Amino acid sequence: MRATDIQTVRALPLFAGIGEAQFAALMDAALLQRFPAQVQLIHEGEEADFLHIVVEGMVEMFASGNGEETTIGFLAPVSTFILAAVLVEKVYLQSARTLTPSRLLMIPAGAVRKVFAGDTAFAGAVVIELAERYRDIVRQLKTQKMRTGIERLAAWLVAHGEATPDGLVVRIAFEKVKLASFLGMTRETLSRSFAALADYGVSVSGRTIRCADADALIRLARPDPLLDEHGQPA
Amino acid sequence: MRATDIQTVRALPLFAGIGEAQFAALMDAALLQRFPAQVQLIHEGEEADFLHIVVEGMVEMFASGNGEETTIGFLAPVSTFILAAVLVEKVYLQSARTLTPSRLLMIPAGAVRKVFAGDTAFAGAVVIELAERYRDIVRQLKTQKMRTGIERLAAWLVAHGEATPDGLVVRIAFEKVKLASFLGMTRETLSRSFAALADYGVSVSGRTIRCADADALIRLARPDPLLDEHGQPA
DNA sequence: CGCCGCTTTGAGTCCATTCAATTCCGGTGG
DNA sequence: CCACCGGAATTGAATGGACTCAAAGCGGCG
Repeated sequence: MRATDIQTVRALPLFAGIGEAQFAALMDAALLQRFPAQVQLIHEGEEADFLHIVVEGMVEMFASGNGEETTIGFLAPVSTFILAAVLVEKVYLQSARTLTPSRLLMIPAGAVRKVFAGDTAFAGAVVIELAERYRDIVRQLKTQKMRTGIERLAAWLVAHGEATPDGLVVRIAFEKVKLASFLGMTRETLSRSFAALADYGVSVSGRTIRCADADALIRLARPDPLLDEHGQPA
Repeated sequence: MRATDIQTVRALPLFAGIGEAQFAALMDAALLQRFPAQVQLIHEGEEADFLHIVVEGMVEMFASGNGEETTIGFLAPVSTFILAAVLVEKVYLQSARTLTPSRLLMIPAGAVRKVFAGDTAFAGAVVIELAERYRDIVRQLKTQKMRTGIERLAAWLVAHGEATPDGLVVRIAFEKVKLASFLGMTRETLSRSFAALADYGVSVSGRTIRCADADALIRLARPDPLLDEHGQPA
């Protein structure tokens, strides 16, 4: 494991205040591993054995049920995932797979729980992390129940767009069908939603979206600080 | 505050391992208050100032946005709520109101954070509580995205029914429109869904639901241990 | 007994999905 | 360099589910 990787991990809020010895204990127990794209890292229903951290690449969180699959979020470096399952020593509720070749740091669940019990600063950071994740999912649930499909798309564009001279530009880092699944619609509906947004100055070319009139989009999305702030997930 | 109330609160997993002095500190700072029905306790968007605990009565968690409202869960004694907002010192993402006359224990956010920092056992319990709540919301999101309206209703009935000689019996403790909102449908659709469940041996009389053939219902709900286990919310 | 709120039922509309077919795009091999 | 291939994305048509609007039951409470 490279020193620079350790540095980036150490810089995570989760490990910010943790003692040297405890951090070293975590890193000693941890594995750093490379995965190609499209590898399923976590199968929902299995025992949580590792706390995962995306160091490089992109990971999709999803859930499946009777043949269907729905995307719950996308993770870019550097973020942790499935912290909750590790802490309560229960099975994963979500699955995860790499979307691109990735490097993951995996810390054994037991080590996490041990350090948690012995390091107050780490315990505090874990709680903050967990609480923020909780709030992220609450936002997602609210968005799912209270906004229409087009509004969810508009909000996602606004949240992920980059301001440039000629308007908002969004680059989708994965297949559109994943975005559709995350937004809770089919790929066809997403396509039609993009078409409908043309009236609002949105043009699509491949995975790059340009929004000439960001304000119109924002108005459509009915942005809610309670829904859109932060925006850790996806 | 009555001694028996303190006992029930103390018996909560959240306070199980906490030291006497720390628990006393929390209780000293806490307020026990009665509220009539239909009182809004928490307004989303405001600063989190108290950790709330339902000691008696029933509380609805909900969220609103441009005139609409959606129910996120129902709380019966004894449960805590809005722990996450208290811990991260941010605004509430959900609102809460009493559905029936209730008694609430309210612990100032500062006291919670203080004891959290000083009592390892409490810190551990907070994390477990938080993690379980997180998992509850993940289940709710999955249910919302992966099951149809009727399936959500069937699953809710199965999860909340009581086994009796003549099948599953569910007593809805609040207005049906609240249940509809929780399940993510309109009251009309809920009514029609109940009608559709007649084919599965479900009969409705007022707020009491009887399910002659629980198995049929279970099959319809496509029960998923990952979705239905636990079932803290609602 | 009659009012009022909740619930149910009915009819019509809209939106999202499904199924099917076509187009677009990136990568490969000739 | 270009033609071809295959997966992804779009488009079209038809179906279906959920919603809105409207009106009629039902029940509780004064």
